[in-house]
Amino acid sequence: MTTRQHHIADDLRRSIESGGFAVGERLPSETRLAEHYKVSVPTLREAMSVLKAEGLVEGIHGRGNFVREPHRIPYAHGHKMADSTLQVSVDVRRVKASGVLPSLLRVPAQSSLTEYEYVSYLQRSALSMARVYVPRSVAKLAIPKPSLPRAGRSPWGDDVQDLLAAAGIHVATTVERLVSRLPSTEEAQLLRSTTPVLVVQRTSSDAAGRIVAGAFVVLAGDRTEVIFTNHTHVEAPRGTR
Amino acid sequence: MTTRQHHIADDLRRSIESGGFAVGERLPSETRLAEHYKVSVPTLREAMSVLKAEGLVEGIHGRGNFVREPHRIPYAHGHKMADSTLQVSVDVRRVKASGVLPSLLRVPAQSSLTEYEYVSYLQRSALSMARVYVPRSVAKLAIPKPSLPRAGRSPWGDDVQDLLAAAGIHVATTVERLVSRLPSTEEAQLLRSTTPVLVVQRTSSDAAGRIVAGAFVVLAGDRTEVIFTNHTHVEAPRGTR
DNA sequence: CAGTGGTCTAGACCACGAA
DNA sequence: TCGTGGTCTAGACCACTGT
Repeated sequence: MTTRQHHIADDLRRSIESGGFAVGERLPSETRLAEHYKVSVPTLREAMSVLKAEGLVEGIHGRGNFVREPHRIPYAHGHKMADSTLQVSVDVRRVKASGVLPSLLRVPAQSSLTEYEYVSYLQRSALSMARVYVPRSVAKLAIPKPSLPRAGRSPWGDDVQDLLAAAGIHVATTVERLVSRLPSTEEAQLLRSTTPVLVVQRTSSDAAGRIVAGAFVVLAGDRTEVIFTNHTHVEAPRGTR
Repeated sequence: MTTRQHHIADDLRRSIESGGFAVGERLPSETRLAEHYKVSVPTLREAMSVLKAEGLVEGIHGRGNFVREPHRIPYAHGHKMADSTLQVSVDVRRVKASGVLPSLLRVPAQSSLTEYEYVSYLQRSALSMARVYVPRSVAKLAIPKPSLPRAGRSPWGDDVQDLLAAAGIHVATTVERLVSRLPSTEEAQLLRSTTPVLVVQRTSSDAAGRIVAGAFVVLAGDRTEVIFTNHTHVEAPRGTR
């Protein structure tokens, strides 16, 4: 009942987790593994893509497939990042609202926005791309010159919230909507991976309910996890909750 | 620079979104589409799987590929579900902690747990599977007899939280950790889809920091979205936040 | 039964990385 | 230059659906 690709993926996963292959070690080439399991190369590649999506294996074009520690960088908007091994670049520009942006930000089409584009890198491959938008009707934020990748900055565009706060605009509510999809060609090139991506659509409102910022974040699904923390406000326990 | 599969996916997406194909309509068979685009059938299927992961297309084995309204059922733990078209089954049993459960719930291996298994169905195919665990050292919840699929119940196991509250145990903090991966064979059969799944690992603690429940939720990535709302507690605006 | 998508085969060619 | 993974071809066979 189980397919060959999953049978192979399960077998390789067991080999890796039981220590048959060390972290950082190169797996046998796909051709060799296909011979070993007596399947065709495309079938073996399907099995490999299961392990890649789990973060257990990293494929490097031209070099091989490598066993990976399945550590994932946590995406948690508004929380300070502990990880400072990420290089983050920023690019800022003025754009006109189009596509889904007018409905995301509840502004008229073609209205002026400030766009912040963050790209984070882990070694040579990108880990995330975040585009944060602030309507210029909300705040006419300054547009500094773009900065090269550097460490210690939030990869998710959290500093836009700080800029807004400095301008006297305080975010009261943030709603995040998350889906999974396959990467576009451009995303696959940047992330150096064709595993599924996590896409976060984020809208921030002030206490009056006005949308003051919106964002799209694309995360490499094999190297990131999304963390949400919810503190239930517990009053005195009553009969109904 | 763009691959054939993405070129075809982009073209089909345009056709669908511009109204060339109506919602609910069957697309031409993969063989016919492959002829039309002058590519092999496997390549066309790659393009189709991009649209399936986006929720724009639903493939039904033996019938064809159908255009879908990309509506997604929102997963939002603790919020009342508006959608009552979902049929939800529950199964309850006692299990021993093994695998990752001891570390998830911070209990010794082999300790007793109550397991609640929720499966939600939309038509014939499953949409989600949730397994909720409560250590019996926290609460010795009754084990009622399993119930057949019925509507109006939370698919994510929210009623376990109500059961705990009724037993005097109040959840103060819930942390959700979300990743994306490819489905196992069993999951693919239940969900009738091989598109990526969203996996939520959830832990709930009381005010004392004791873990009172944990859960794993598997969501069909093409038909669900995860929604998280965060209310920033805004006091009087000060210099630093 | 015929037609459909799901899985698999056995190759080909290209892009990339290291020597 | 050579070995690697990434993309693609042109089929095959099976499982599922409706008639």
